[in-house]
Amino acid sequence: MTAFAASISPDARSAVLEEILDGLRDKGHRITTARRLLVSCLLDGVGHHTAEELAFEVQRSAPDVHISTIYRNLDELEHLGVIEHFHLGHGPATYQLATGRHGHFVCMHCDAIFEAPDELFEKLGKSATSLFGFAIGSHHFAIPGICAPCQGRTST
Amino acid sequence: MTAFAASISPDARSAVLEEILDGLRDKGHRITTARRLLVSCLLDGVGHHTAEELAFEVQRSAPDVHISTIYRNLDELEHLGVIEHFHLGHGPATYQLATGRHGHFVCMHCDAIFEAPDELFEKLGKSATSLFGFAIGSHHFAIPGICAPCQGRTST
DNA sequence: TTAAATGCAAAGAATTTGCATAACA
DNA sequence: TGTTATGCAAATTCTTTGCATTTAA
Repeated sequence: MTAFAASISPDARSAVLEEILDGLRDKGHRITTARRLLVSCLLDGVGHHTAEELAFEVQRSAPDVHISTIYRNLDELEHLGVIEHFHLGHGPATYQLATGRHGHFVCMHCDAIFEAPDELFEKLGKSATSLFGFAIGSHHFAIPGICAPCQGRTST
Repeated sequence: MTAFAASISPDARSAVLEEILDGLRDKGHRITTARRLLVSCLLDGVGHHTAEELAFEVQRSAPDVHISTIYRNLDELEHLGVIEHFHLGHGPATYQLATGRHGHFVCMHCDAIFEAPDELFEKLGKSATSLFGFAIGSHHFAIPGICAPCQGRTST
């Protein structure tokens, strides 16, 4: 559906923005300043953002927007399927535009993030099904490990 | 190393307990009531336990043991490699005796837990390495999905 | 006897909620 | 005009920390 908006033309970007906002309107939601700014920030910033980072960004344009409003809107956008949140570690959740199903590898040393295409999980999913009848739902939590550069460094 | 202590003979169980306590002593740690009880509870209860559950259990024998003592001891036991903690969902962490490397599948509907042998992750690990040079470290976070019985029930 | 461990209270981080007010539609 | 959404403060949940006191070795 909604694709990455990173490095697309300003026109296309604002088309995507309006498309998302229309979706909200269609479902009876109102387009408020906070809402518009939040979606806009999510479109602009590639990758993962915590609620706090998004609040900071939104507040550059609208200083009074409260973090609780950010959380409420993130919830709503997630219910609508516009965004997704992931847990990349022990800290706060991170949010990003909903793209195709994918997982995350996160370096335990330097926090580098690698997006893992869903196909990598195919075998695992099949095993889960045949062993337990379990159907993997999402890759909501990251898989921790060590990235290549950090493997090189003498481990502390 | 330390194997599952579930349904082993009382003698073997207390041998494992003493072995763990000796390990603590060897590293200069003291054997306190709280410590002994906590390890004992971890040995008795199969599976996953939150700090709160463990505190409750320990407090049946020693009501004054504070949850902060539980957390401190869990930390210490984890550093010593006796136990591990996992995140099975959005709630509190769960602790269990360190056994072989394994992952977890958790049902999003009924919270059923399935222990996933490390071999299931082999292909995924190889892909991570060849794609990103990334080495999967642990299966610290569970993989959410739907268990067989819940797949049967009409989804809400 | 003395360093390590504890209990308690308080702080901390991340997130949620209640409620009166503001502002979309 | 009637909800829906907001701002603010306060509450929640899980975990950590500071500190004076206790206790194992």
